[in-house]
Amino acid sequence: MIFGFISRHRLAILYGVSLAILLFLLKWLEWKFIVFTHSFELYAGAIAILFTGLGIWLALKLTKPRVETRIETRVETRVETVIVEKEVYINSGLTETAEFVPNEKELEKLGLSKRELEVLQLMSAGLSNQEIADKLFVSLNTIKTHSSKLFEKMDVKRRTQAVEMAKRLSIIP
Amino acid sequence: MIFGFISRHRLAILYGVSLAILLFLLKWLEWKFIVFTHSFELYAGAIAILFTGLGIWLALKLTKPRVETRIETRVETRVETVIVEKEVYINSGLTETAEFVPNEKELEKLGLSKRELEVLQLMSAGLSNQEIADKLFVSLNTIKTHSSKLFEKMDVKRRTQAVEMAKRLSIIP
DNA sequence: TTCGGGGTCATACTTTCGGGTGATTTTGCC
DNA sequence: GGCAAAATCACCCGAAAGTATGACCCCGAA
Repeated sequence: MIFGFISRHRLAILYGVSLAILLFLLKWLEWKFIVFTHSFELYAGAIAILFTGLGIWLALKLTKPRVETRIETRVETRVETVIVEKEVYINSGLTETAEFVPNEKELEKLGLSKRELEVLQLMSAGLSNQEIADKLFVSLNTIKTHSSKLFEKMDVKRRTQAVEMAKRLSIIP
Repeated sequence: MIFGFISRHRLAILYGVSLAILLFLLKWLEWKFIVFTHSFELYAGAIAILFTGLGIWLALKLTKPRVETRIETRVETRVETVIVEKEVYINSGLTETAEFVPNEKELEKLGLSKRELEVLQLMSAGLSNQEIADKLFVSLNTIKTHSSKLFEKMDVKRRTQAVEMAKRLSIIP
């Protein structure tokens, strides 16, 4: 527990200690430089350099565990922060565990037609418009029309955005 | 040419200008506070705060596009336990709680460089080449070069395929 | 029967993507 | 210091993607 606390608040503690040391150093510097009553520049410069370094260090420390902050659009859900201890499989390539269940609610909200959804699925598989057209036995222009309407409904500009959104909304595996 | 120079050294110029402004501010502060001959603390405090902020800003500016995803720990066992702090959504139909861990084995196999991986990540977010270029502070042509090499290494033809493969191989979330 | 949505297809146009090539600079490493 | 890889940037060109508009067909609901 105590170790966990220290581990979790290591940063804050470290920062506090560092700050204390710095303040002590400053006091000492002040005393040292007080004899030259007007040597502001040196003193100020030292402080400036010190604290610039501190700032850089602090920022780096704070941003190192950069965990992609996801913007969640689900508003009706409650959110709370917990600590989970979880097993992570390091060397297994395929981690597919659960069979995919499309999110009907989000799908309905978008109002995509059957054909548009088909196109979206093939898009997410990395197929080109021509390949999708061939697979669905329609013309390239038809696919373009579908994709345009698709983008309009999903409020995106590119197929990559559409795929990203679809995956995020669990419309597509 | 001149524009290119400015574009390329934008950060340095920005930093230089900011530093100049700050120095000017300091001079003014010094003049302001010189009347109280012994108010070191206030002056030093101001400088400290200012430069801490500067340091943080600088570090963030410099490291913003760098999304470090490489995990160095090479383990022989197939399972390792990690402690992660994450947000869990209550009441949501889908209870996916898996924290993403990049598959560094596959990643290594592909031999992607750091920059290429960054481009791949931004691609998967649905960004266009131009947007990626803006975000990484480089030119559009550079992104094109990166993406080309990326496609070559991943043996794909299109960005959508690259994204699809990357997600399948758990290289990106 | 009219009306609207979905599906199909076309033309014309602009933008983006990707391949190919060549170049310079930066960086890590021996 | 020199080397190799990485990163940067540029130019050209063709292909693919995306936009805009209009047209036709089919079918079910009003």
